[in-house]
Amino acid sequence: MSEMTNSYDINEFKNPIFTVDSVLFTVKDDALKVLMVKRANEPFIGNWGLPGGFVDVDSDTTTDGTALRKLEEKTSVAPQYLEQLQVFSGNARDPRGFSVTLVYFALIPAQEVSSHIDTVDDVQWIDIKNINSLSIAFDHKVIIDQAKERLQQKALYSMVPVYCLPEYFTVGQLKSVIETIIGKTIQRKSLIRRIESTDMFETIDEKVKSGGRLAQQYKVKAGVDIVNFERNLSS
Amino acid sequence: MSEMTNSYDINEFKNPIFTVDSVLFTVKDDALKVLMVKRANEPFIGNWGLPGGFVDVDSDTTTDGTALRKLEEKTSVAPQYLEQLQVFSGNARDPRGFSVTLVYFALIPAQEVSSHIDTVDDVQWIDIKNINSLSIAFDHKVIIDQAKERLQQKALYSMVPVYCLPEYFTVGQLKSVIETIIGKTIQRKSLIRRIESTDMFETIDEKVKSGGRLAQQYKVKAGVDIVNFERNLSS
DNA sequence: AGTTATTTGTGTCATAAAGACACTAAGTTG
DNA sequence: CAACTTAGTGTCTTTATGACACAAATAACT
Repeated sequence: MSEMTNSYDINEFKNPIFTVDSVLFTVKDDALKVLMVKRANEPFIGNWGLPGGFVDVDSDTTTDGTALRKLEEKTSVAPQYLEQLQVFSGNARDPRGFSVTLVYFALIPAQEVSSHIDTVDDVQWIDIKNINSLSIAFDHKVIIDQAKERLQQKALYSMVPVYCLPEYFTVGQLKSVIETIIGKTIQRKSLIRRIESTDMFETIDEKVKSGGRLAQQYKVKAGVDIVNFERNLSS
Repeated sequence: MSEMTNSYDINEFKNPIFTVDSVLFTVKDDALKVLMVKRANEPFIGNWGLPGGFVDVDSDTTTDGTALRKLEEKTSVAPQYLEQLQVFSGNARDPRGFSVTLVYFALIPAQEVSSHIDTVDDVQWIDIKNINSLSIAFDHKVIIDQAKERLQQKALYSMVPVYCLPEYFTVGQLKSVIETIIGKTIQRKSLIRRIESTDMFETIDEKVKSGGRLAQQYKVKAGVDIVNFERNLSS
């Protein structure tokens, strides 16, 4: 059973190295991008790695707090969406010994961070398609791949992709974001049916230009949870 | 970025307490049950807790290994199915300080362990319906609830419940297991359609008694992965 | 041996949500 | 004002599941 010692002694067990990392996605210029940080220290100095770090047991109340704190250090804002992806562990993934990394999966609208990112040169949005041609630290390439698959799955049965969009958005924008995430086109009609069948969104009175007919704007209702549909989009 | 120190020093950071626990389910006597262990030590001595413990960085190669090792200590066999559920963390869930628990979610056929469990009195299958009337350690009650919900969801869009059944099983048995997991009845016909549409199972020549007409037996094909369906059962 | 109850398995129509796609609406550009 | 573009609707098709009657095979009982 867990935590079974009478008095916990930090030296009684060789503790694994425990860190929290995040895969923060956005959609920008019709491409799916991940926030990566250029490593300033060993190991893997100079390589790109995921934003993250150690838990601060004095200031963090949970590991969610750790993930948020580390992301805010790099982007200056909190992501719109944050959930646990998975733990990656092993005695071979870090040269310093057995390590455990709790990885979060997060989404944010591109324009909420772009201005801040342009001012530093060790933080960057990397196009998911270019990941394989870069030097990536640890097993972060595998981690990003897992996160991408999760995101693609979620895009088929939920509305998570809205968290890559600004407060007000149109059906066309949402359709485009979903399509760049899953790499396929979807039916506009199907998307509209879903928007209307959930109770997640409210319509905005004022419409917006889009190159043709004015488009209806939507926003996510305050305090609503993400809705899961009973079946996947497929087209 | 993660793991950023030049030379890792165990004392440089106050490390959280890290443990691995498992929620091992089975279906027995038409009820969903969880394997619980009576705690022999503080904190929560005498309460029921989930099987688990610390990583042994010398013998475990990953946290999956930790989960399996701890489960085998209690059941003497490996579960049929094992996947990560979620990390539970915080500075309030363990009286000894900030703690992180990686929880696995596992399935096993009841008869594979029952004989072993009957010989000890600190390990027991607890009916999920009785959890609330027992003294449960830490936040394990919440954890079990999350695991139950995940299992119920998975039962709607995958065949995971087969891992609660012996090698050879019938449609009737699988239907019954699914129904006790999700707490609703399902259509036999829908289940058969799913069994036949995936390539997960093979039929066994010899049929088996069941109180009426002899029933076709199935088994999971060797080396196949779990299949996910595009939509949920609902009825 | 025959009747009844029980469980297994099939046939088939209804339902619900998505796909396909034409068509209309309302803007912009030249 | 014609041509183009994007937004939104109407509606028929497709697909997997739900519902449920019915047939098949076996046990139990008289």
